[in-house]
Amino acid sequence: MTLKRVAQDLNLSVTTVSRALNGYSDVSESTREKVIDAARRVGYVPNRLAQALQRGTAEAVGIILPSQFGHFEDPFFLELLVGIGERLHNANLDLVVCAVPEGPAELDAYKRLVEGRRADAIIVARTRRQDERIDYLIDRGVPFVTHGRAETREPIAFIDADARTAFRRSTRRLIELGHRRIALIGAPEELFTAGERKAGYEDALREAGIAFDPNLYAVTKLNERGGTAAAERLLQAETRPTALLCANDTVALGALRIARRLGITVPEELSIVGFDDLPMAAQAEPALTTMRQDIRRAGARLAEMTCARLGGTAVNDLQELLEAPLIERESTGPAPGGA
Amino acid sequence: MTLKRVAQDLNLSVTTVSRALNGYSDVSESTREKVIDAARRVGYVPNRLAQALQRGTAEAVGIILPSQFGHFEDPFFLELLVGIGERLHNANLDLVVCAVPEGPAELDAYKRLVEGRRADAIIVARTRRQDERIDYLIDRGVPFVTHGRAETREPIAFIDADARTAFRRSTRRLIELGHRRIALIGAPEELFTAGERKAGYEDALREAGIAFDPNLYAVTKLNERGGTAAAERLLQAETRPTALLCANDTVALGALRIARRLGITVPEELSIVGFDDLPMAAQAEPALTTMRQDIRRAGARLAEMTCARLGGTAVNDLQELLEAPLIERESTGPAPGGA
DNA sequence: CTGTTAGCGCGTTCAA
DNA sequence: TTGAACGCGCTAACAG
Repeated sequence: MTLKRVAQDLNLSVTTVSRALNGYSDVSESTREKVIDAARRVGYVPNRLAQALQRGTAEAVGIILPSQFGHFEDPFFLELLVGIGERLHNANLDLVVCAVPEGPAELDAYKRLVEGRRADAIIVARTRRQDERIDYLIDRGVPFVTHGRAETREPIAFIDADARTAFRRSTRRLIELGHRRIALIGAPEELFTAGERKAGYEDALREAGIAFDPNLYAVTKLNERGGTAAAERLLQAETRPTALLCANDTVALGALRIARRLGITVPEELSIVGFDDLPMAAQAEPALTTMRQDIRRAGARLAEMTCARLGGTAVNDLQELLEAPLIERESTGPAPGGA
Repeated sequence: MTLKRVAQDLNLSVTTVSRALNGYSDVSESTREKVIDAARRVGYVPNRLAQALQRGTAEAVGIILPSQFGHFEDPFFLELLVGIGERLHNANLDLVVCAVPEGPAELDAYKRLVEGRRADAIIVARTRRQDERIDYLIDRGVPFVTHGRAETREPIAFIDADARTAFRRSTRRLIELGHRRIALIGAPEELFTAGERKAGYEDALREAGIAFDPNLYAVTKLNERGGTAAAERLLQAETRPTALLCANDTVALGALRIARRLGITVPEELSIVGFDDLPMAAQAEPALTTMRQDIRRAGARLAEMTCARLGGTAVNDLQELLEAPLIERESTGPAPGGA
């Protein structure tokens, strides 16, 4: 059903019908009523494509999902997506999702989205320190908001967990519990957040006068298999750490499993801390101590910020750092022995 | 950059440029080369909205994500989404995702997508036996493919796991292991798959001459908290079951936790079986016996089937039932005692 | 108050 | 082989 046909049925011009429906004031009340009534009766719904073409906007926001071959995706993303989607839906904006394998195809997907005018704005997730996707968006002048920060030549709109503070706090807490040999299993260093987490960890060490030990630092991909290898190496060293700080819960749970396999009891002989507070963290045995992110809420804010950006709000007013409080459960405890 | 401007630069008509770019035969090779060259140089990319409007299609597929307030979404969905998205991307179709709270708003989201002509086809996930979303799509004559079957008045295009066979096989296996008191924690009965799973379970019981015992049947929501309550009730009954068949892995892991809390050892005193084979199934302690679904592959097929449907393939040729093989790990074993 | 005209960017007749 | 003209469905300037 189109505007034209509604107009024909009513013996009115398309223009009048359009204006009646869009609440213009220069339409007589009686016509307006007739139009609205007829539109409802025949179930008229405007064609968004036509509207979009006319307005010169896509009425949609794009997001790219980088997929890893052979790996389950981090449930994190789904929560973020749901948070974003719900809010965008309320703002009457569509969410266009592209799933592409991690790698060079990724940037192409951004280009397709932007240059084909399928999206008015882009949401970028899992930012890297040097992020060509962001460079591209800046160059093109496309509004965008990121989940996570990056090293950029001009300020950008972002929302991010304050991982540095969170890791500093967690490390300090472990030190309080008597730990001195605290290892960090970090994220791949190209991710901005990896640096933040490491910095927070180092901050706390420094404050306590403990030297950073490269043997207590490992890096891993953020998937289900990632954590185990790193943890295994760290735990089989001559003098193994008494505590393990992990890049996220998935990695932490992998570490937990390895510890069990090696016959190392948690938390008696080893404390483990995760990040994200996924549901499975609380359900693990022992329940995982972790730093909490409210992912769905972050998604919702991301959507709101995107709308604000589209509405012209300056990027400097769209920068949010979210607390990630430490949730102490059963996987952490006093350092073993008199260590 | 528009077609018009490319044409102006070249002193050609819009028509010629359009045809050169779209591979029409009635364009001289020299002009075609010039056009293609110029287009690439200025980075011309067709405006998809305009294309879509002209063609009368949206060049997009829609999917609705029903979200549960206060609950983490099932990671299942993300895998499905990635599978769908990757394949659709290759077919140059957009994926429009709507996240709406489970409930009445859901159908509205479908209407918005369809009636606003934002999607040419729809993918429906988590089908219900009587599914108003499907009724609506049939009424409107919109092409769609479902993940999961439903009771519909005419055949539909679907892909589904053969849960009946899978549950029958698993139950039979437990019987082989000597179990007689096998409980089922099923999905909410409005879901089509719930009936399939129960039927498979009953098939196997019947074949073994074991009567169905309503006290060994419970139903639960498919989220992280769901399984625990049902499992708790079943395991605290006077004569408790020796085996637990669960609607999915999330529920099974909840049951595993409850068993541990109640001091019931797995698999010595209780066998537990899940469904899906999420990564955390293999990582559980003991590792969970489960029925495997290749979710990402299912998503990819779903996308292919959607394209086929758009291409005019009949629904009867687009119905696939996927095997869900039993993966035996550590959570199942012989029935305890001489039971 | 209403209708006519124009144009968003593209593909597709139909003539030349 | 090329271009002019039209229409997809909608909104907006301009007349009347």
